Amino acid sequence: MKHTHAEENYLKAIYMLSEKQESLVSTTAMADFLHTSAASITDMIQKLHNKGLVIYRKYQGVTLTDRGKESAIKILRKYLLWEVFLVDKLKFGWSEIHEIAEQLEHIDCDTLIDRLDHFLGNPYCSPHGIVIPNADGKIIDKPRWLLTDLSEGASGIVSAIKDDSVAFLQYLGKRNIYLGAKITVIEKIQFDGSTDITIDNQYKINISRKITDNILITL
Amino acid sequence: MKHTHAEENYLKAIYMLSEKQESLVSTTAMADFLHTSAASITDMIQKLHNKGLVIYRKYQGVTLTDRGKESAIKILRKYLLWEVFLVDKLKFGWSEIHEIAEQLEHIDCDTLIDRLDHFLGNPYCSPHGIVIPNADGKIIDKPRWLLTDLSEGASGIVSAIKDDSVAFLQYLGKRNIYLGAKITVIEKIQFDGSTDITIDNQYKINISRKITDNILITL
DNA sequence: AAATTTATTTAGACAAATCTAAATAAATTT
DNA sequence: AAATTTATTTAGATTTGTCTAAATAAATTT
Ligand SMILES: [Mn+2]
Ligand SMILES: [Mn+2]
Ligand SMILES: [Mn+2]
Ligand SMILES: [Mn+2]
Repeated sequence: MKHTHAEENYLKAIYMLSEKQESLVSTTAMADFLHTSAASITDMIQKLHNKGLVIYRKYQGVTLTDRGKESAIKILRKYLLWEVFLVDKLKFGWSEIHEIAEQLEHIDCDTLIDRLDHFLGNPYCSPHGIVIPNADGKIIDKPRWLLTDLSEGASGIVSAIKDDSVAFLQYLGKRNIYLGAKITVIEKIQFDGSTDITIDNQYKINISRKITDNILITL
Repeated sequence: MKHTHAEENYLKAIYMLSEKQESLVSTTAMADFLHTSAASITDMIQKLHNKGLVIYRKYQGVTLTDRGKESAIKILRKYLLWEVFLVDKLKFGWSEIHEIAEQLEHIDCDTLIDRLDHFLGNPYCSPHGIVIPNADGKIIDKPRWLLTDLSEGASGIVSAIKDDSVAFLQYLGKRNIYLGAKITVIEKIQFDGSTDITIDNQYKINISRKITDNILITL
């Protein structure tokens, strides 16, 4: 099934708002999220209902059908992978990527996203730490730790960054730390809380507690 | 000035068709190129005329104004850089990229394309050999020759291909001829107009006049 | 030169996505 | 419980981009 840009935005929005709460998604929540009028939301929701993508109960709210959810997850996957691309490859700061990925998510090509996924090293989650659905639409929750909490000898993959600032992203770039990099904890220095690590079993560096507190690791 | 997707497609189309011929671009040529009805073309051309992006003379045809040309070149730059990305980074074949780049060219972000340009190593031309306008919209033309016109002993770099049919691209792939390959003319055969060449000082092959007529060389 | 064919424009319609203003339902306050 | 406020829907309008069918202009053939 192919959707228009607007339909895709609505489907993804419903999905994301549904994740945050149990109940049906309200018209105003949608209007707020998408910066459109409540009237427009009602309009589109009714269209999506007629297409079997959502279940809509007047004055109650909306929820995704299985088909709608499947579509929403595909769009979210595209959105998140493009975010990884923008941060990891083009060195954008966090604040700038949302608007661009919001456009890129609509690019329609069967093979493009899977190639992008591979090119990016099959990242586990977006720069914001949101888990990226796999090509089958499955969302696999791996446990995650702060790099701070890894013990000596342990290793894992950099999967998200908690700090937004350009300064931090630049620091990471300079130290060859990127999403998908393999980090091994060599030694934890008691005195100042810093950690000796290797990146991709190659570069050995020491990073401070402030750094390890802002890096999320999966196995 | 910001344009809609459709406007951008029209502007780029007029630019590309204008490059191939001296005279005004006709309605049918546009309709053919964009796979839309002649009536739709006339409609949109009139809108673009009212916005000062094209000069349109009824029944005669259309040409870009300076403002229109500036916009068209920006879109073309985006289109070509995304093509490089798709081939160079995501390993798409030349035949698959057109449709995707046709979508990606509409992504709107001031900094995105310049970062992409840098990420790709500031390529001189697209996979099809079309020169990529720089960030200022300047198109710097290096001199190029048909491979046919190189004399014996001369060598140069494959920088463009005049025929982008799948058949020709497949032929080139099979013979290890690619953009950036170094070709040296070993001998020009008078009898049938064919040429003996080496590719990257490695493979020695004979190619026909029809082939050399479709390969452009820079030094 | 007239007839015919081809190219182009105009007219009228339509779908998609949005808006504002008015109507109505639901929730909250008094 | 009634009044008021808030949320939601409906009605009507607008913009964008497209189409088909009919009208007209330009080019070509007879
Ligand atoms: Mn985001
Ligand atoms: Mn979007
Ligand atoms: Mn192309
Ligand atoms: Mn396009």
